[in-house]
Amino acid sequence: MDNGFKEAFNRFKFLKLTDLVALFKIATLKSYKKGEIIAEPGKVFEYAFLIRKGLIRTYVITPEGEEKTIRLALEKDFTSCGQSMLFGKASTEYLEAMEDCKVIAINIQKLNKLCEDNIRILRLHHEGIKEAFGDAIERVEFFTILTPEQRYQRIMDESPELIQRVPQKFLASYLGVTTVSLSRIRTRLITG
Amino acid sequence: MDNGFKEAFNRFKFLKLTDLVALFKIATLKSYKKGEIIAEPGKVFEYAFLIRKGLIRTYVITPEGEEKTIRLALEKDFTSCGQSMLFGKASTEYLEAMEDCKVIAINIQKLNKLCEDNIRILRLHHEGIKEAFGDAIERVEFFTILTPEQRYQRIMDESPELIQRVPQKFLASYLGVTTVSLSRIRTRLITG
DNA sequence: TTCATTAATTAACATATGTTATTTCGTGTG
DNA sequence: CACACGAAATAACATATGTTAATTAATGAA
Repeated sequence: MDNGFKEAFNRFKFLKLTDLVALFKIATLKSYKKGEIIAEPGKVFEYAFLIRKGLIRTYVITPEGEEKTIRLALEKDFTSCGQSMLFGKASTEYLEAMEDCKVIAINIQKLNKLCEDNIRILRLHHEGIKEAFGDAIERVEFFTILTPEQRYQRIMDESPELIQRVPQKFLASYLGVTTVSLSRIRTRLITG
Repeated sequence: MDNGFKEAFNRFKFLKLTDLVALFKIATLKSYKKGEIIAEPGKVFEYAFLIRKGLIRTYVITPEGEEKTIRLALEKDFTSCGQSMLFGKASTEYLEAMEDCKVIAINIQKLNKLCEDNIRILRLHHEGIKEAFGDAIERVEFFTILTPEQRYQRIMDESPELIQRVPQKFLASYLGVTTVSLSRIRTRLITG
């Protein structure tokens, strides 16, 4: 058992060795090439990912045919399709590897099964959901409180990596603006 | 034991009678008058609310001194301060009763204590968090995908109650616009 | 290296929103 | 019932964004 599997769960101190073994049995290491589509709407997505390397974009396509980036997840983040992860329903979102990726993929159905009679694994699941939920709340405030320009500045301050690693095309809708507007925001911030 | 306490947890079929008793012991019924401030930034908020009657608004005050409505929760919804609920930290948000309210208030610290060795109560907690998380994901998509006008239409279609019960002053920032802009959106939708 | 393709920038114009101020409306209180 | 207060609507203007199109820059494949 390794490949960084153990380190990935190190911070959950309450897990016993037997729990790690149980988790190991329902987990697989998966790799995706840059550009690969990992999940798509209409299908139940079976996995929760813990990203070991790379960057995964969640997006939807609107009725008007526009791609909108909903989430961006990188190393150490959990990610999945919301509806599948939470309620076992068909996804409404796409997942796409923005870089070559390596992830620990945990089968959600099997995880839920384990959670039925293993309170520590349920607690692990619970902690993971709480972290992702916290991010979602912050993101709601991000949209409610900040202007597009302030949003870009916040990303520059708090997740500068994203600006390096994510093409502006995708960052734009992540900030809730068009690519043209993002480009203008950038020149405005540079020139003063 | 009553006052709608039991009905409130009816839908969680996996709970035993002893669990309901344990929950009852850490829960209190609270009432708030319209306009009352229930929680504020800087203080750890101790409760998770299950709303039995009324409407609770979550808001923040920006550095510019503007009030921004982050969430609106009504009957059957869970609500609390995100940071306190999830991580036991000081709140960053205000909670305010928009109407006279009756809630079941569960002490978070005691709930977490119960969750340590009662897997069914942890599961209840887990389900509650998942529901709220699902709402947060939808709300992120709401902002990412829709224009302000489309957002108002979505509220009209999916939560018309909110339009009846929440003054436009508060709805505006909930939609991410000013009161003036919301007023214009309304006349635009009425006249065509 | 060259070429083709996509991404990003810039430009020009239309439009929605923000801002400030004024007016109208509605509510609740005395 | 009248009045005062806050909410909502309206107006006028400034500004940021959206849209479409053209240009430049960057990227990847042959």
